[in-house]
Formats: sequence, C-alpha cells, structure tokens
Amino acid sequence: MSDNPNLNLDAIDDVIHGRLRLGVMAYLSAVNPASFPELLKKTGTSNGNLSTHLTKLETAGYVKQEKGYKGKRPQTLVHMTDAGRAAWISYLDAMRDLLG
Amino acid sequence: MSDNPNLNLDAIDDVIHGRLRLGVMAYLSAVNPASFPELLKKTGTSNGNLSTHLTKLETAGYVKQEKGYKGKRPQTLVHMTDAGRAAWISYLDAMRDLLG
DNA sequence: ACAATTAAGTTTGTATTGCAAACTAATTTT
DNA sequence: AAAATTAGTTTGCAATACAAACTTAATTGT
Repeated sequence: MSDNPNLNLDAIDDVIHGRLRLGVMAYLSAVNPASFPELLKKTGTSNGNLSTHLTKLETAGYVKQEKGYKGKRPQTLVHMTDAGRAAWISYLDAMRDLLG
Repeated sequence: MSDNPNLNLDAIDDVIHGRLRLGVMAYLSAVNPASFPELLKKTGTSNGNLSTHLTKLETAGYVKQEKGYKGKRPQTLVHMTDAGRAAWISYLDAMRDLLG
C-alpha cells in the first residue's frame, strides 16, 4: 500500500558513514588487513583522529586491531571483521538506493 | 609520480554528506522544487531538524527557500540551485570513486 | 463566537562528533 | 648521548545532529 517510496535514511549506518571511517572501510574492503601507518597515509589524517575512529569501528565490531611488532617497533594491523564486511555491503546497498 | 592512489576524502562535501541533507539533496535531484511538508514526509525527520538543515544547505548556496502560500497557509518551496546541482554531481563522483 | 486542533515553521538546549594539539614511550640516527 | 623519527593515545574544544518547546496563523468543533 505504500504508494510512497520514502527515503530510507535510517539504512545509512552512521558508524560507516563518517568521513574518515568511510575511507578506512573502503580501503579495508580492498586491502585487508592494513597497518596503522598505511591507513594514516591513505586517509591523510592525524594519528589522533585515526586512533579514535579505529576505536569506534572496533567498538562497533567492524574491525579488529591486532597489536604486534614490525621488527622492534609496535605495529597495529587493522582487520575488517565478517560483521564489518556485512555492514559494508549493507552500506553500499543503502547508498546505491539513495544515489541511484 | 604518485604511484600512490590515496583516498581523496576531501572530495566528500560535508554539507551534502550529512545524513539528512543527503536525503534532501537526493530527493531534490529528482523532484525540484519540493515543499517543506513533502521533504518532511520523505525524510521522516522532525520540523526542527529539517529547518536547520535546509538553512545549512541554503547558506552553502545549494538550495533556495522560496516562501509563499498554498491557499492561505504559508508554504515553503525548496529549490535546488545550479550550484547545488554542480555540488551534487561532484559528490556523486567522489562517492563513485570511493565506493567503486 | 471562542476554544481546541492542526499546519508550518523557527528557536533553543543538549548530547554526540570530529578533529588536531599535546602527550607518552620506544627506536633509530647523527 | 642528544636529536629526530615512529607509533600510537589522551585531552580539549568547536561544530553537528537532533528533538522539544515555542510562535504564528488557519481551520474545525460546539
């Protein structure tokens, strides 16, 4: 009966939609895992900003941060999780719906 | 020389990227102009929220609010401007780049 | 007629974000 | 052994997003 195809804005996952997190997820969708410095370079943001947003993605269960070492320096590898991949697909669908 | 295709996150126009404004712009890209009540219904948001975001879009020069009457009640018509349409196209391009 | 309801917005208050500067801690270079 | 670089985290502030409350006017009910 809904003769009325309203916009489904709720389908846009804000955790992913945020500018920087969108970049991180887009990159991880192609390169998984990726290191912190690698993401830093690709996104062009500050350490602080990347750190907070990775934490947010991790809290949502979309990525996992694996803390290890590269030689003797600490090196965090960021993995996209299965839940993250599913959320990413949903996000792409939502945007496709909206943007046509 | 840029062997390095970094993510161009700056190309994402935050004025458009915001969830509700994205909905408004997407709708106006198909239906132009649209009335305030119509946008209210399509987006499913509150009057207050729609009002503030329309103001933001207008400040950016992406829409124009034309205040008139429908019968004796005030009725605002929201038009997407030429600048708005150009920004919309750029946004679509940026997202296409990012989302593939 | 006048009170209540509906319509169309705007203003205000608050909680959440987004961001970078400042900081910590260890390593490598000079 | 100082200075600089790498790899992050914490903190503080400015901007956003949102709805509740408010304004103004028209319409409907009694």
